[in-house]
Amino acid sequence: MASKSVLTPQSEDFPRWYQDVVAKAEMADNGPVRGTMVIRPYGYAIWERIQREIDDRIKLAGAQNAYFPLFIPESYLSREAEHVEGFSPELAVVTHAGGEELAEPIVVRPTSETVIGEFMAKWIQSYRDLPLLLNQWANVVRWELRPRLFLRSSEFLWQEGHTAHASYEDAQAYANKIHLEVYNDFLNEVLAVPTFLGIKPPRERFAGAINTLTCEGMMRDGKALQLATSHELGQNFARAFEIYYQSEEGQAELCYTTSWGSSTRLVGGLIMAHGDDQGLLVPPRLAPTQVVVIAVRDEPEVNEACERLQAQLIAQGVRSTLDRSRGSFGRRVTDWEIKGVPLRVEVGPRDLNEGVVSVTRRDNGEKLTWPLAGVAQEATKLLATIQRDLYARALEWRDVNTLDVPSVVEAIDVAQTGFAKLSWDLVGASEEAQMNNEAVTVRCLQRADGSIPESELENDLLCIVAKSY
RNA sequence: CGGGAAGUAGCGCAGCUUGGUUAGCGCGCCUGGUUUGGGACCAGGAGGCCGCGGGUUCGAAUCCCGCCUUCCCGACCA
Repeated sequence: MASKSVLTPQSEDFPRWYQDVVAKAEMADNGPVRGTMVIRPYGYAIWERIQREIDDRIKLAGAQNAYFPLFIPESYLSREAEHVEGFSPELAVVTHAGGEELAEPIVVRPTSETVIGEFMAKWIQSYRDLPLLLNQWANVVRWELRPRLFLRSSEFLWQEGHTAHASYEDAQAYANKIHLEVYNDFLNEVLAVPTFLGIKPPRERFAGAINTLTCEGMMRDGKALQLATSHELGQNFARAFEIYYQSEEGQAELCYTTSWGSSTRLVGGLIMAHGDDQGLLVPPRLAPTQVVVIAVRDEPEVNEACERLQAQLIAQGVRSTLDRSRGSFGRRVTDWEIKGVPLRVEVGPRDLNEGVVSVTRRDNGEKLTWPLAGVAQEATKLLATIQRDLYARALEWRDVNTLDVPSVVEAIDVAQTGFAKLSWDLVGASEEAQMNNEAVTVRCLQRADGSIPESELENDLLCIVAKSY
């Protein structure tokens, strides 16, 4: 029964474990160019589920999808000083095309504030055109010095929202809405990852933003992962791209813009937030396959029973895969465990004689026996339970590994294995440098009650510091 | 981009120090058979520009130089 583990244990070498999971669960491969990534069907199926859930929420928040070009004139980037300064080190620039050197180099988009700003300026005439709420699903390129599959690749897939508003308050409220109703809701309810919500300290802000909201998650090794961010851009980009509108009073007014994004990094977050030594562990609400039905024997009665069962599951709205492959039973089981499918239903002659199926939970290994007739209903119920349990387990892990500390020195110590929470007043420029020397960074700022401050200048703020991906 | 390690079959590795016949092993893969309720077994088989380029040499997986890629630790970042 105790089979030799097919993955490097987390406790032995976490980064190695991560790579093993990515490879053995058939999620992704490295591309031929450094830092590029081939997303394999199973990894892409998970990404499609993420897309679907986030896209639904974005649309509920009122934004519409559009598509802007991959190529951006280099001159656009330079129009916003901080923006170009922040992004120029990681730009890929096209200098030749059509067999000739280009008059103006073309940048491969690292993000689309600039092109979209240009078109917002064109499309917005009156206050009646506001707010303008856009989103696009696209690939972007940021030349990375230290790539890692899903977490940091030179090309990655993401969603970037861009909005324009008539007032500062409107823009701020919308960035906040996306932060809570799109990202945090998705992360908590679907990805089953508890988050710390807060604002970034000035040095961690998006290049060109006046404020950045972040969702920070804790991975199984105690490191932090920034899962999604929403930026208030103030009037910085509106000024650079002349995004004006005519007010009710007939005055020309500058817009306030926001942008917000989440990427294929979420797949990396999924792996590291829930995975164990047996492999990936996908929360039921996210899982492309929620239930795998395994035909224990390749016999007509078994196959027919499996097909009927799967039809019932699908009719019940359960995403289900039927595994009728040959080969040893143990091997098939292990393969599905590595892929993290939440529930495994085994159907064999012995079960059929008794009119039951054998069920195993991926998250805790618990084995159950269900009457064949009630599988679809039971599965639906149990999937909901697993979803809750995964969140609870992640929340407990996070809370146990998040400690209040009274000093920067202790914060650095705690951040070796988890998160440290301390007074933001204790962190001046030299203290932040001291932490950064130890690879510890300020992940976010919060109020004492955990709520989100409007600015880093509020009194009595706390900061959460950690090592991060 | 700096410091370290490494690239030999799909994956994991040995061989390299001390250059010398047909470059090995485990897993996986293919064929046939026996199996099948937790990574099965037997027999047979396929699969290698030994990362790429150059050099030394009668002869290079092995020695030298350059480059590329991967991993770890930093700086940069979703």
